[in-house]
Amino acid sequence: MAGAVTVRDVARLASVSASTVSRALSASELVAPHTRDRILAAARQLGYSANTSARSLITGRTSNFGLVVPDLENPYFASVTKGVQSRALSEGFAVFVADSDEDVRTEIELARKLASQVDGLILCSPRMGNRDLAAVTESTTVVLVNRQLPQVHSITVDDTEIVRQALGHLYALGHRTVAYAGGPATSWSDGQRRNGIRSALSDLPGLKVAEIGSFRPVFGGGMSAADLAVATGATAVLAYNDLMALGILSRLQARGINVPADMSVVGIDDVSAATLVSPALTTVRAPLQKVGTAAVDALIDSIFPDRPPLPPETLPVELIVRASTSVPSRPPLTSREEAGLDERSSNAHQ
Amino acid sequence: MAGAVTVRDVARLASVSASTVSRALSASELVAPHTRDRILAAARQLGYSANTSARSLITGRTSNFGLVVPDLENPYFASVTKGVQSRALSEGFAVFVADSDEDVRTEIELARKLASQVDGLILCSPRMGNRDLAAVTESTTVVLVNRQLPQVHSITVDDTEIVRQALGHLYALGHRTVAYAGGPATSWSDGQRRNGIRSALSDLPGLKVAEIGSFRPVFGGGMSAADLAVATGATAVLAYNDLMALGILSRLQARGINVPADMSVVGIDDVSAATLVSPALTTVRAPLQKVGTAAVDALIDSIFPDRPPLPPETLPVELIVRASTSVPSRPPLTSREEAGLDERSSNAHQ
DNA sequence: TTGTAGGCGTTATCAT
DNA sequence: ATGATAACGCCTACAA
Repeated sequence: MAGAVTVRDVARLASVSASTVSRALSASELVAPHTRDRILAAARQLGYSANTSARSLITGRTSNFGLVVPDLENPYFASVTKGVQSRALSEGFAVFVADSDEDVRTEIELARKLASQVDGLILCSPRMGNRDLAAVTESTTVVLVNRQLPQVHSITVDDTEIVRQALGHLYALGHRTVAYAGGPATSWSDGQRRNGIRSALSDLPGLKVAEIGSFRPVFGGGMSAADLAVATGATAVLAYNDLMALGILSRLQARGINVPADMSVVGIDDVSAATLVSPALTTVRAPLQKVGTAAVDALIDSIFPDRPPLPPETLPVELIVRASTSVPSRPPLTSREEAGLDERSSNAHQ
Repeated sequence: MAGAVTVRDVARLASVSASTVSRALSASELVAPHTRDRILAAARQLGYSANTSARSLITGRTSNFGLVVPDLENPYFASVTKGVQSRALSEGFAVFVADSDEDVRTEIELARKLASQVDGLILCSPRMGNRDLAAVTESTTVVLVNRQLPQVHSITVDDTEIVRQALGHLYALGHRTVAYAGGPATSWSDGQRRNGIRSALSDLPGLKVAEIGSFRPVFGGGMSAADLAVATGATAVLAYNDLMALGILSRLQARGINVPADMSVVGIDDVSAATLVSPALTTVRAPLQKVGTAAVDALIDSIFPDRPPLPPETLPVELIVRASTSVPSRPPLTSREEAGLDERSSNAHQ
């Protein structure tokens, strides 16, 4: 049994009333220093700690946050979670963490369930529709990560810039046909990146980007994407994230396709595994933990409206060049450029 | 604002009393089917959901669990967390997750803070002393992961068997001097593994194990350990976990030491990154998510004493042979066997 | 089967 | 500066 000791016990021991005990523990300057000390001593002696249920019942606040992520085993979300964690704890909040397993139904259910017992909710890369998202927004304060919605505070990385840097790098090396292995179709970030591709194309004359489809944002998804990328005749492939890029690397090696000589590979995020493989993965680094801490800051600012609200935040990114990219030293492995793949003529406007 | 709608609102709409509403939502068979339907309809219409603070104030239960892990970015703990998550949610519990950042003080503080607002606490690889641990155990129901303490339910992997399989594998390949790169000195598992080494030695005549010290259980710790391992003259190294093994692999390659020709490397856990590197890492697989689900099951069983309590559980492990181990085809890189390193003569009893 | 009444532990309001 | 009292929303005897 945890807190069998209540304010009344402390009050009795300190020979004061329950209200005074309560004050001494919160607005401590409203109580005489002498009695305050006596109360604190009594509380410590009895091992008193306030019952959070009773407190939040009357205050209407829980000092808890909720965090919903698609997959804790994805190192991207693990890092964001860690960032959320550390900042929330240092600000006095505990964090419910929920893993939706990339499933929209689960995600909605978790968000709803948590909303009722937190002061605010961080939804990380939510896949649910705008309608469901709006419903959650009605029920509690929400901060979105990797997604934007009018009127809702959000933390995003600069997806346009990610694509610009990745494609710019490959273009500078001499690549002119690049495959894009996309993430989940319901991912807002993926949409942003596809937009980013279109806008980057106008700065990179002669570049062709073949969008080869949507894949699960994990290692296995990358393995599926690899063969399609090869079939487009591309000399390089940009993946939705590092995990997919690692899967692509693995599949290419299994097929005896040399990276980077035959095919360059670029990932996104710079998760720690990116440096473990050989060749090491060229990637665009996103500030993972910082995404989490920024989300907590935004949440706290939304909850306490006295401070001026922060503007939506878009965090900077950084290209990290490693060994998985080089000049396209050999001709494309295939020239099936007319194949029935989803090769949108992305350079139509040139 | 979330739950502005209370039982009384639902009661009014359904033309019944508040208590009937309460009953309809919990012990639904105590209320007439007809009124029950009316109440449920009213509740749904108003979007009612019970205030968890008020409920737990009176019931004394929160339907929340707490989980404390040393490092969420460590894929081992990420997987355990995911397992805890999924099982807890399917049993109707939400989970507070806290990351101690491998720090004992933080860990103690987190455990104490969470203990007051949960029905049970899962402490994963806790580093705190037995005394502090016992204190936490007093304040709430606890299940330990990767540690044992009398009277406290615990889930562990079979550390003795891990070591036996790893050393047995290396021994069979012909290795006779193996370095052990240990984990944190305060880690219970590390202690178990060192015990396991001693017991394994009696089955493996002629084997020598050099314990080269305690390292941080992450990539960087492995890099530090690598040079010490080489200096012992060992032809193989067993690491406390996969992350360290990957760091060792990386450092050996940087030094131009070939794995497995010059040095075999074995990890523990089989985290997903183990297959990404080349050579792929030989490791002893632990059932990561299952550790988490088993911990939740144990917690639930401890909380509801009506069911027969489960015995402490030790989960099985499995050797996974990959490319990072082979026969010791070349002589040791060094023969400084008398060097001042922490080379306990582990085979003293032979 | 349903309603009434009381209390869980805390904080807020009001009075002293 | 401190104390008495009420109220937060719910559950659970007990009464009807």
